Amino acid sequence: MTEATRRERLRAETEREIRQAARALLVERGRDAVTLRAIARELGITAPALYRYYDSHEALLRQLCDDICADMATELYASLAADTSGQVGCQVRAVCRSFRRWALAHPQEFALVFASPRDPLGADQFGSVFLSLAGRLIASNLVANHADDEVPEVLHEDLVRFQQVLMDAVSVHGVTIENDVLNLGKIYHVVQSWVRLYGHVALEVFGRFPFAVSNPEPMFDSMLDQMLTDIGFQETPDSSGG
Amino acid sequence: MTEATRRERLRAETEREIRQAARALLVERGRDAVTLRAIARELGITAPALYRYYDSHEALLRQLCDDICADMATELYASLAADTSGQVGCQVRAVCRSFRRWALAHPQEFALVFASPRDPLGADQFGSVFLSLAGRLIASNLVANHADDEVPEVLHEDLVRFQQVLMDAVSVHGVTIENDVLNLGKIYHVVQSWVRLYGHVALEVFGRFPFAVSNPEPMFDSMLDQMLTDIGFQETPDSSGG
DNA sequence: GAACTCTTGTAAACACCGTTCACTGAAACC
DNA sequence: GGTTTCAGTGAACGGTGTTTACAAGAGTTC
Repeated sequence: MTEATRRERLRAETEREIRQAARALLVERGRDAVTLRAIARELGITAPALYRYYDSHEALLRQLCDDICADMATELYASLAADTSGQVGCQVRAVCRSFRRWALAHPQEFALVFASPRDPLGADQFGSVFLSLAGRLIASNLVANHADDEVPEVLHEDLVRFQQVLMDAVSVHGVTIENDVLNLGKIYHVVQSWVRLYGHVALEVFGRFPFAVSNPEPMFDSMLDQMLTDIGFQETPDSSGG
Repeated sequence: MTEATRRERLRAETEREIRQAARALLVERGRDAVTLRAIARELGITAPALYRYYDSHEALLRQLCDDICADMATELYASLAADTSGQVGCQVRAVCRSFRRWALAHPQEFALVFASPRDPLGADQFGSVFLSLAGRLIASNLVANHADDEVPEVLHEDLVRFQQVLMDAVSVHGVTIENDVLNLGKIYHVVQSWVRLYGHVALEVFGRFPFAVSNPEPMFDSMLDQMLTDIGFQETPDSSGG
């Protein structure tokens, strides 16, 4: 079973500790505190030893981003699994609320992953839960049919590309969608929903609303309701008839 | 006229050069390059001399934020002044487009000011142009009357506070608004517009759309149209009948 | 104009940072 | 047992923010 040699086991363990220490430093003392020397100090080794595991400080930060994305995805999936209603609308609400809660609880991680002018993000981890959920939402046929010609033609090319991304994301979970169900109008509304979800969460995390918000949660819920309404979602939010 | 003594003039000049050097470093080489020693090197002085002007590196960064906000506000006001249509709808579009253009042209500045988990921003500079424009938009009576009871009651307290902020922002420009014109429904929609504007711009600057967008500009314009429609704006976008 | 204070700069030092390099010693392999 | 592989060390280099003691010019007072 344990094909791993002693040395390999130790190496894996050390790498785990490095990631853990880096994460703790980010959470507790901010991005600038994630320092090779601080990590090494935490492990009781010297800084150059870390170069046996990562090419550079930057590479380590990239790994940290991936870890954060993976953890966030796990949390979002958990909140999805915890929803027993079977109603897509409830699932969408659950995941969006979970995203907001995660971002507020992990502002440093959120800033690093979602608000850095860096490389376009190893999105493999990040998007999958959103994408598959968005795909399922659309496939559920509970979304109103938005005519394609509502969407400006210049956007078609990009939206078709996103359509493919969505279909790939869903097909990973064994579901296939007919092309005509996933029309451009719906896809456009999914993008607009992401704009609003991200916008609200980022503004709240960074405190950039134009006034002091004492009750952000109901404001978020209200935005969520409006979002689902605008997307043409036809499920009754509170009834259990499904 | 020049009450300033020679020493005061020199000091002011040096401070100007410090800010200028800091700004150039941020733009050309990123946040982490804005270093006391690098700034000093640029001015041909030594790093400790900067402590005669700023208490710390962090204080200098704060000043930098303020400068950025002021410059951005200048640019937004310029684009507002450049609009000769006299139509509020065109002005809103002009300012929103200007905000997007500025953010894309100054990603480092945008990240520093709008996407840092820091203190709540010396918003004096930042918001004023948005706020006064939002106030005027509402006061123009071109926005549909949204009934107050559309807005969940838990939000009323916060929105009333924002109402006051808006009225203050507009009154600085010598305009006063009757209380009933600036109703909570409208105010709520202004907040939602900021969510969408900020969301789109930040996603574009940080490259966090869930797919590669080759044509972001028409997507932004489309979002802007939708935003103005949702806010109940009743001015025809292209006619000049006013 | 001399004596004085205030201000703006300096150089040296401290502790920290990322990174490189020559090295050691133990694990793994043949 | 001899050899190779490799995680770790210590010293070093140039960079950072910050503090300290000190110099020298600007402005002020007599």
